[in-house]
Amino acid sequence: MRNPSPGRTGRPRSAAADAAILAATRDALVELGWSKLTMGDVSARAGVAKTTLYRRWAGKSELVVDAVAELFDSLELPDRGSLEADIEYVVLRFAELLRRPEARTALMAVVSESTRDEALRDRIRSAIVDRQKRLVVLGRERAQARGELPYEEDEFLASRTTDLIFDVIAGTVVHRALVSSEPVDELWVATFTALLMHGLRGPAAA
Amino acid sequence: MRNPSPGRTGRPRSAAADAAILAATRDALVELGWSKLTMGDVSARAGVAKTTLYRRWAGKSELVVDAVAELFDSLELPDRGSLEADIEYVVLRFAELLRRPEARTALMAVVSESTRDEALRDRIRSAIVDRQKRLVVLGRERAQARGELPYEEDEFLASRTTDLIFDVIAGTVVHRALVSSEPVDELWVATFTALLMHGLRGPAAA
DNA sequence: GCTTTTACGCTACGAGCCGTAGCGTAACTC
DNA sequence: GAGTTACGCTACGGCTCGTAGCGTAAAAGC
Repeated sequence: MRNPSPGRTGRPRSAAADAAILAATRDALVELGWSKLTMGDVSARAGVAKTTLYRRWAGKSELVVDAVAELFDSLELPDRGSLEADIEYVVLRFAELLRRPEARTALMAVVSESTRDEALRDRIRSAIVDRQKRLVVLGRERAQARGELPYEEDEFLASRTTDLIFDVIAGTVVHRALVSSEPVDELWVATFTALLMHGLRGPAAA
Repeated sequence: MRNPSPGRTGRPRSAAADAAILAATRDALVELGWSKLTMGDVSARAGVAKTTLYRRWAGKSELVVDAVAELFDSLELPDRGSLEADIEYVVLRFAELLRRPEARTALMAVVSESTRDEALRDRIRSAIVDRQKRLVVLGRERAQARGELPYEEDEFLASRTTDLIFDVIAGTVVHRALVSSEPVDELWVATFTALLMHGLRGPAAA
């Protein structure tokens, strides 16, 4: 989805077409999965010419990243009163998202494609990863305000910690749900959260 | 890779062909990546007819799972003297494996395919996941013998804990390496291991 | 109004891969 | 030897790819 500079002449791109294409992409992911999804199929579902898709997206990967990114944007982190509750909440929400077939099949596929495509890697980072990292930052700030976690002076160290927490939470949940294919239920979440809480507070105690 | 019952009549399958095909598959993954790898290309590289591939593997996914599983089997866990050192060692080794292009591109791709294919899920589980879980079991037993971790009476709880540790380690490292695409260097590993150590010993301290 | 510019829909195309069928030959068991 | 299974090879219809070409639609500037 390239953004043609908005102060331009000529016929503008149809925003309705964008929405229809992304929705059609998600529908196709649900019905066909990543590997059987084709550009032609999506264009037909969206009621749009195939050439229009190629005018906006370089290929399947880019299209799917944008279609799935909209799903992940729905994640929120209301204040549940404690760090523990906040973590449990976001893990359950994330797992819920990963139960949706379009998210399951697409997420790993685009990550796989991105291993050989730096532009795609950047797109995933800006469209999905970095946007979700905000949840970790928010949860951490709240916990620090509550006195549950220590403030970290060094900004560099703080950002490293944020990245670590993000990778631990997102990575563990994805692995549990998609690789081990075991349920992310409340019991598991409680155990995982307990481990994480001890891990985060451990250094403070030392 | 179907195993025709070994006490059978007729011409046996060529073991050399198997090895050549799996090696050719890994070569093709390095050069082409998952999405551009084709069965025809692999058969040509292996010096084998395309039909032979289809006689042994149902498709690309199954073939690649077997080809990559051999890579993961190379992971070992020598006794480094402490739980901490054992964890750091295996994490670094695992990350090293994930730096290989054939592993990077294939692992996520087959997981993605497996979200719509239960047979493939089982194949991944038995060929890769379950086999690597042995490392966690081994490391845990050693740590318990050293007195670093408590023995868990309940067998059911013990297996839950094993699964959790496995998901945390494998998931976090994969996420760091492939999604965040940040280096898994010694500094990061030390920080991650510290978090994990506190997480594992936390409940014991309580 | 008119021109310019860009987006859109449609058709058609060569190229590549898919997965299978058919057939003759090779290798092993009894 | 006979029976059985694996292999190599060729050929095929069917699908998807990504692009080119062309006429039309919708905006901005005059």
